[in-house]
Amino acid sequence: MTLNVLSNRYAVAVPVTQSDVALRAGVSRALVSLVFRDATNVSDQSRARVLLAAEELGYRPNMLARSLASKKVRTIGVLLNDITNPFFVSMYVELSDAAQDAGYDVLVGPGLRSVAQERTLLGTLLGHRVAGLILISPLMKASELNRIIAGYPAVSIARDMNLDGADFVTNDELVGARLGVRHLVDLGHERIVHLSGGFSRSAVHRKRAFLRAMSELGLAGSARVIEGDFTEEAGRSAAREIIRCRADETAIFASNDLVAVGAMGVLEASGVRVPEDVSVLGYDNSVISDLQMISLTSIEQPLRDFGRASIRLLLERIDGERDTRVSLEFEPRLIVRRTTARRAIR
Amino acid sequence: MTLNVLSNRYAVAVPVTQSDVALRAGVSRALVSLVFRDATNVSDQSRARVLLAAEELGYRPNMLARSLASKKVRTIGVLLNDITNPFFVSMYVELSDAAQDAGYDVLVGPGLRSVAQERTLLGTLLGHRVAGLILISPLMKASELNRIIAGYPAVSIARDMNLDGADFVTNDELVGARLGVRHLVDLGHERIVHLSGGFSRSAVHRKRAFLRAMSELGLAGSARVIEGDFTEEAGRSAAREIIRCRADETAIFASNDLVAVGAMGVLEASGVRVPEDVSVLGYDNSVISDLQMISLTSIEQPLRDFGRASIRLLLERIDGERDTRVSLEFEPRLIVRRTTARRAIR
DNA sequence: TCGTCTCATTAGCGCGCGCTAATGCTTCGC
DNA sequence: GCGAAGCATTAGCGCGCGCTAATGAGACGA
Repeated sequence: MTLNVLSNRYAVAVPVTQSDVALRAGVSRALVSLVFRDATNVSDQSRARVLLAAEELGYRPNMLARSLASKKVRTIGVLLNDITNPFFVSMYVELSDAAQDAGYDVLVGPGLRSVAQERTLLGTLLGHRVAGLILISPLMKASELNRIIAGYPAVSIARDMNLDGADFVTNDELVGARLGVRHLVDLGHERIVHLSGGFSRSAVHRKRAFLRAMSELGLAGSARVIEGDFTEEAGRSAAREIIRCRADETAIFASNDLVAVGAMGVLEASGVRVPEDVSVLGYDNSVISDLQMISLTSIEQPLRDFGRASIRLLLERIDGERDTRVSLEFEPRLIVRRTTARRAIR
Repeated sequence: MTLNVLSNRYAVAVPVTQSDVALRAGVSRALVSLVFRDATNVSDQSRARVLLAAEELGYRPNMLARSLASKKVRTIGVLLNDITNPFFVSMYVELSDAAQDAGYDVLVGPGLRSVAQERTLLGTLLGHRVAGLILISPLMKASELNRIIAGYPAVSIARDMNLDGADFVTNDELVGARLGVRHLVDLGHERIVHLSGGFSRSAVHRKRAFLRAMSELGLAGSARVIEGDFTEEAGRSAAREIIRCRADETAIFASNDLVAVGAMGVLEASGVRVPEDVSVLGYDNSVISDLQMISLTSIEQPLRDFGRASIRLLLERIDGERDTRVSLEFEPRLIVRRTTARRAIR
């Protein structure tokens, strides 16, 4: 590490208030307030003088004071658990974009899969009196969460819990599973193994959806599940298991892209070709699935829709336009790439 | 899209203030304030009664009012441009983590590589009177940026511009280039092509560092540069170029991992084996380089150090402990994986 | 010239909390 | 029993701005 001292001049920011602007413009403070609130009943002349003075002084309305006085906060709090998951981060990007369009700032509480931390973060967000909360895959028990966010406008994403205070946005797992299973079956596969994401709610839902989609096609008997979690290592481990016991499955339906990629890595290293010997299907359509070297067929979760819809639902509640609790399910899409192919006759 | 109405009960949050707590605890409002500021001179009995009342009412100090009154804001603003770059996002994660440890919240201004948007976001952050600014790879002209952030504590990451008001944190490009070049040369490579990230400052720096590292080893004559940008497509395009003109380079030093992966995809699709026929080296050591299917040798930028150092520098300035401008350069590390190998004799 | 009507402008309170000088209450020593 | 000393508590102003009732200034007709 190298440290260089570049100079020793530091200006200090001078806080400029409405009073300063009023003084310079030769009007009352309240008039400055009116101008910055775009109120009517201000002569063009006065308005111009105020704006000029503000520009000259570098004045910016103090959001803190404004929120305090108006009792309206233009900030949305996002609880993001966990931040190391690229899928959730992409979600956040969309959310932030949508919020910005609606004229709201976003205050993030980025967590690392710890309930205790989640508690702290929620406290911070509520301390800021955010206008509403977006909860991305929260870990906390529903009862506690309900108590904490009681009365706050809130939307929960990717976790369908009993939050009596929150609306809910997710993707339709059953549709996703059907898309994937049907695609594989259309390619001639029958024996399909699901690499489960473990015992979190979303993982369990995805697994159930897979099993149901299989049995809908009369393939309940040839469906198999290997438990794991949502990591690449879980995919690798599952692939080793598959190879070790000479499984006769010809297709893999992974619970997310990372798991799929992990499995592919081990398979190819062991001489099992994808998709010639075995087809692999991911979930999420995350950035890695689109890399040419990976080119993973995947189920796309409509992140953009999630983001837009969440903000919209939240604003409806913030503005009091709706007093019913609502859940939205978006349909995922199949993105076919190069890891799935017709089953080889062997 | 499916919409379900789940219920029609919505509680409304009742804002609880210090006065409410004071009333319930049977004390004055100021005493409640003292308790929540951990002041001395409060009897244990009073403290307990206040805390109990607060708990019962679900009171939380209002950060807005607190910041306004104390003139101290415990929020740091982060200008993040651009948010679609995973490298910058990882940086943000580290920053956010470090800030949290220091007891600060983080307000993000997530940009999409637009100067106009950057202006707006900075305005928002300053409107919130954040205690300090972290600028991740800002696009704006130095002169304008200087004017806007004048007097504000600020740290710039990954852009070594003339910001007289900001400290500066980056990785030592020359060290990184030397690590990469020396690694390849040690493996017997001499003719090395650099896939440049284009004409942004950091890309130009990286290119220059590459050329300098080459000439230090007496290989100036066998160094080549293909211009591009920081995307996967740029890597693909460069690889096509390399194949088309039957280039005799045996190693590729890409300006980042995404570019490297793009190049590898095209090379392998064209029958050029990595690393048997050509070695490929990335930069950043981002998540994708560690995927087993990719396993890209890369130069690791010490993100964690970046994050910690940035926050530390910023706090030093916020707390007025330092009035000199400072720049920090961290040394990157070489992470050897499977895309680089000894040059084949052909 | 005077009163009325209209509209731009202002005075002043409130938002929730930080902070300090002043107040009230104990306790103690002599 | 009295004053001093030590603490716990309170009253009250200020932070920067939103908001409304009240004020002032013109414009107009009679």
